[in-house]
Amino acid sequence: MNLFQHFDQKIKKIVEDIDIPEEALELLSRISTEPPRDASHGDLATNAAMVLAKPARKNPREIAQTIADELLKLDEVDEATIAGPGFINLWLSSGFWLGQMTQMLSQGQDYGRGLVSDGEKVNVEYVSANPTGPMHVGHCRGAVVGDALANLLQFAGFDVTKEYYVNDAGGQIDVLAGSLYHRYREALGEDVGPVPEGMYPGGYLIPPAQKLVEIHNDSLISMVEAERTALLKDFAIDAMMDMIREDLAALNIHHDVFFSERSLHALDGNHSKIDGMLAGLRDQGLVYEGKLPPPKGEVPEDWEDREQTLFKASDFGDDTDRALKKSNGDYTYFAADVAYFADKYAREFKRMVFVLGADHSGYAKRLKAVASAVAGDNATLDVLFCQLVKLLRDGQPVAMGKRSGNFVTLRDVVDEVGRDAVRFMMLYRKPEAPLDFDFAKVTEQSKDNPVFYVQYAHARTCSVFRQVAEELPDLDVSATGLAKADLSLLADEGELALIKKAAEFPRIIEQAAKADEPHRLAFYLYELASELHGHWTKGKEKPELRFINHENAQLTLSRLAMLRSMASIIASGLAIVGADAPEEMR
RNA sequence: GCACCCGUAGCUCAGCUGGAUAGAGCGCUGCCCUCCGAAGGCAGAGGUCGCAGAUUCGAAUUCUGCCGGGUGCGCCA
Repeated sequence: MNLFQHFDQKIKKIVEDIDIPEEALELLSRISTEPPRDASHGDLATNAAMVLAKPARKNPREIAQTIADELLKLDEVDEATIAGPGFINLWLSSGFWLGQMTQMLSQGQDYGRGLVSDGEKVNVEYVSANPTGPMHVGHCRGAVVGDALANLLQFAGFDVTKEYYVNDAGGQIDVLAGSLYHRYREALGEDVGPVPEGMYPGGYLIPPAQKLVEIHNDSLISMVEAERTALLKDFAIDAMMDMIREDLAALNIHHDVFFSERSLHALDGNHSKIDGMLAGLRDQGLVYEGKLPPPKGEVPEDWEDREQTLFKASDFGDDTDRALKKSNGDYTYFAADVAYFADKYAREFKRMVFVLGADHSGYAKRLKAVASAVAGDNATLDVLFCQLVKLLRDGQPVAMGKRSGNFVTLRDVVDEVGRDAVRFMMLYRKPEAPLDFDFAKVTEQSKDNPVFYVQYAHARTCSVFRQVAEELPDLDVSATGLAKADLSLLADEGELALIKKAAEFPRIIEQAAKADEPHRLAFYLYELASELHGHWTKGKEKPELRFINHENAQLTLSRLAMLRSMASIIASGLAIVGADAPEEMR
């Protein structure tokens, strides 16, 4: 429970005891207790009186007074005032805040951990780039958002599985195998000419082709085609996935599960998982043979009005029913997706999150339809969309034509600006808003660059400890030493402001986790860093505020305890973001 | 034509799921280093929250209709 919920409950308890009509009790959930936007309105504000005014048929300010009087009886509350239309503003005692400080200090990196869930199983699926080449920069954002979200949920107490859906079935893999075969013959010294139209032209297939020659020599040439194709596919997919895993590792991303689409098509006896799944849905009347109306607007040239196997997605909020089989009889990608969802559900995930690119936005409704059809209310599925990233160099858009050689790989970007910068910047915007990514800005070492600004705040606190080791070598700044600090010496306004900001951390974690919005954490870290930099600089004008005080060891110790907590929270936050908390920035 | 997303300071964006006088950064104006990291900080100017209605004690936030921008639209994955 975060501190706001702590008071929320106390307030609700008080409300239940005062004289209000029974039916008003239903409104209790609308009572909220939050930090006010303006610090002059105290530490906490509640709307309780305004919520209750109408059913109680009383003046909100009158009810507010009753509640405020009760709240004042609490030790933790210094002052309670009524403001505006009936807000109750609370000022909490310094003893309360120092209690928070004590928690931060003793819990360290566990402060704020595990508050949302008690180990509920969550599946976060992200990246899932096709295994047909290296990752390009367009995959970057979804990869980072998904990974940070997974970290966040984990921190919040969920049992998280990070999952990658490998699209290793379908036509693209045939093309991939063909492209590899071309490179293979090339590696054998055949004069094969340029890569044919329609195949993957990238040079990244050359090393795998050479490896193939090393292992199999020229034996593939004489193989029967079916056998050769199967071998090429397996080999190509493995090679591409190895490459992708390396790309992801460069971004500090490591999935727990790589789920193969092919495994859904694979026959076990006469039936694949997809067969089984669809048979079940057919029994429920959700799969049928029928015709689909042509799309409105521009009808595709090769539109063919035919009877096909359909899933009744429209029963579950989708715009139309969805095809499960192609005209050649193969299952569609969507059919595999139905079976894939069923598989996740069978693995007992209660909450599933997909992180997709904006170009898949049309897919959300049918995925949710599948979820409702298969799992009903027993599991929730959230789809997160990441808008496109616009790359800028010196303020000018970087051209990224589809023509080969002109696409920017994820590796290029990470190598140029660094993993931490990429990760932080991808989170420094809500995902559904487009993002400009300026190479120049994210490598800048100044406050214009939020990555740097936050890391710098952490490095500065470490710098103080280095200084202490030199100037006051006898001071015990170990965890046990700091635990003995007399926190009541932290009486300065700026120090209390810092503690209050830090005490918001658990609440930020909760809200971000509940809303699937890791970006909130990035913004919070920036705010906390700002508070820290501000207080730091005050020590320039007022030397008595400096963290290290040579005349007063006790005071120094208490300030160092505070600093240690700040550093610890920043480090926790950066770990979720997926960036380092450096001890120095030189 | 339909669906999804976005529209907040000159620019880039937050805005805590309906709260009080809408906030940051950049840019602009003016300040602060003998001093724990100035790679920083402080102050000022800058707004009909795209437009119009609706809901209520209260709307940037919810609903409806427009306007503007982006993305997508059987069988690809």
